[in-house]
Amino acid sequence: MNTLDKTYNPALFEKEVYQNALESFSPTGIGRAFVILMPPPNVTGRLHVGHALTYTLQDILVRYYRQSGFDTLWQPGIDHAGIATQMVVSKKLEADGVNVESLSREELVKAIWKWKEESGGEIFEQQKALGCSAPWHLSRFTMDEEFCKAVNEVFVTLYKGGLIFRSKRLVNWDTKFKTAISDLEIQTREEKGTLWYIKYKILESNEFVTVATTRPETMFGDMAIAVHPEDDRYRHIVGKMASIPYTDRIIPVISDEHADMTKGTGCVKITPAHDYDDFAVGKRHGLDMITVLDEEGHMMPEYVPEFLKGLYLKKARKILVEKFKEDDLLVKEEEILHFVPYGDRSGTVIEPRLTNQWFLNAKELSEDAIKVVENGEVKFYPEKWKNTYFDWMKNIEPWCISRQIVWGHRIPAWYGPNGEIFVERSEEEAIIEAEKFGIKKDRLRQETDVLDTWFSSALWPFVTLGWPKATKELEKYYPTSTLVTGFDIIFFWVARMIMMSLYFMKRIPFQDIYIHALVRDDKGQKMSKSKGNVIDPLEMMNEFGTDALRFTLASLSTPGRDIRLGKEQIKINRNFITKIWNAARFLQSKGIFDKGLSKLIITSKLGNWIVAKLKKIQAEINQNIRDYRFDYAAKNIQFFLREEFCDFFIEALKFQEDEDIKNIAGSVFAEFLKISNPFIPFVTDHLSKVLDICDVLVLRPDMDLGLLQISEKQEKEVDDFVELIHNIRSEKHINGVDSEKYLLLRSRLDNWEGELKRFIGIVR
RNA sequence: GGUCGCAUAGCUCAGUUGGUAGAGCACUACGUUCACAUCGUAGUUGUCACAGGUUCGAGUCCUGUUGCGACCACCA
Repeated sequence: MNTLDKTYNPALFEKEVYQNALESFSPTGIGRAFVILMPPPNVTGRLHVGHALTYTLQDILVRYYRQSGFDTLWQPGIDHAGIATQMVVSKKLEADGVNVESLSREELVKAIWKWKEESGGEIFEQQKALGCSAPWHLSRFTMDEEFCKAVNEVFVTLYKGGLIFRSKRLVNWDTKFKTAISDLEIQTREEKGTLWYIKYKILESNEFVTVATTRPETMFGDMAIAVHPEDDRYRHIVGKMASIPYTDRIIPVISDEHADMTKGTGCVKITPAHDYDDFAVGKRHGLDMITVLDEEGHMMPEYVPEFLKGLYLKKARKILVEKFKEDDLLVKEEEILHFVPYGDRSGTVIEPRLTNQWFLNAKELSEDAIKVVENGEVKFYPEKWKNTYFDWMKNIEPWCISRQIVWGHRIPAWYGPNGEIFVERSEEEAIIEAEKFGIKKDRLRQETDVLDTWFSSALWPFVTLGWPKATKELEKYYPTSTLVTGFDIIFFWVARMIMMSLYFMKRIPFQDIYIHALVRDDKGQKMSKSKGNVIDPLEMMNEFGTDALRFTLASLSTPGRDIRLGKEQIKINRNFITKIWNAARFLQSKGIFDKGLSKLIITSKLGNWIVAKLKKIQAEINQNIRDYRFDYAAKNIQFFLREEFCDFFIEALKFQEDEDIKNIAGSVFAEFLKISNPFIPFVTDHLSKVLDICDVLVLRPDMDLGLLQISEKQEKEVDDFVELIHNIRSEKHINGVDSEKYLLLRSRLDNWEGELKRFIGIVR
């Protein structure tokens, strides 16, 4: 046993504590399982405060259950993060002077792998610094070989089961990354825009029909003008033809309920290839579709007048509007507020675009996924999130799972020369299938699209455990116990894991879903680089110690409420940890740990009291952790140590230094270290090692004290004594030592017999 | 437009089945007594957003209003 340093300096021991504990993070294979899937961070990720929160809460659960004798698996890993990673690496390559556009697919993929091997997964080290007690040797990467095989297996199974299909549809098109993205990857922002009222000439008449649009450049893809069937203003032109300005194309005026008499002029242009509603109208009326924007958002030549060809859509829009003005085709311009979709990664306006894509029929998968939440097999904490889940699930649309990028799982589909499609687990199998149709292997071309990153993430609960092989890990650790994550990925990830898991495993992937808060700054603002209000968890860990950050995050985790995190709060909690440190120093200075702790015997009211309080707080903390009330549990820890252990018990101890009470002090403190270890693992582990008192990682918290008999009567006596002392102090403060009441209260101390009376000194 | 949430001390927030409003920070006073001034002791601070209703009793349950936030939603 070494003497504790006078000051608490976490930097001196955190690394060592973590290294020494590493081995204990592996599942033991013995006992009931407790399993958490660590939400895999992006391979490009760097620890931000949101990560710090989610990993802290998970680590608390994992450490708690491990300590309680469960066979604990916290499954770590990282995600290949398709678009994000391709973007990061491409930028880096460009910065190094490489022309990414000129690289072949194979070259770019190779470059990204190289980057991944050299600099990917930096976040692992940061997770370790945070104290995450995960078995890192079991880490999975969504693009590792076995994972890729599993993804193919899933894709092929779903395709052959009729749940995946290829179709030419309108999708959300990102003109910056030149790929389709899913509905979820869009952020709509409200902004100012202009509504232009444009005249179309009606043929064989002198009339014009005016339509309003915010996107005039798409007019060259117009296939009709629609008016409401009951709109008397326009009844007479239904069935006539209108001409699209600057082109020789003419389009019919049709009658359709989609046209809203109260909006715009009541006439609406129908552009099926560039608008979701118009697409539906087009289908109803058997209209053709004409695409006028290319993959980068430039005007395509075929149907567009000469003066706009090849222009980027925004420029084309500007020139076109000028032209309208010149030619008196613009009736009016109106400033409006409207919602515009942006790509959440690219930040560019998303255009609906008609392309061939792969879709997953999520509707069919959603039915069971809804059921398991309805019947309580899968529970949300806080419960309100299940409404969010149902809302989305019950209105789910086909999921566009193909992406036109190179970094990801390439879709295992091969095309024959006449558009035949072979979806197989491998190229070899595709060749065999193709040959049955007389197609030679050199005529086969593999699909170039890759899968949406979330497609593979959705498989995380079972593929990490070895699926499709029937492994003993799957047997033991599936389904997992609790999923801890933020509300922002309920749709992206949680819902899809439930759907995929139910389909492939026939069982739920996890029982509980704990949805934690969003971390904001101390003024309630969302943290963002541009606002400069970002709190870097690594900096906080350096400045105040990792335990202080963890304890702060846990104690602020009130369910259903966002967290406002300021440096000040972390400092306050650092002070609390310093308090623990100093309590340890005091006990050590009393020689309490010198000969090790011996079996507990309660021989005094004071000893009975502190053990009773410890047992109570322990039971509360257990319950609170099981209820995911990390905030309560943190407050329990703080209350016990400060109010009960330090402020009364230790003070009283100073007046009753017999061996029994000293032994109780040591044992109670040791238990306290165990109980609080999941929250503040570094300082508790370090203290237990230096003082050589217990193994906080292994021993179950209640092992020593569980059987001790407590006298409630004696506990109450001490409670009364504590209260009396409080009253005496208060009276002394208000009315002074000469007041009658003070003297009266003071005289009551005489009623206390024996040992308690000896604490009289603490009244002073 | 739809859905969900939030409003309690100067600030940040607890308040689990209705039963005399709590904590931390801040502030005030005192205190360096054998762990700790990164501390201790004591103290001050409330129309529980507003208006109704249910009840013996409402911060808590119900209805409505206001303010704020989040998510979802066909860009005429």
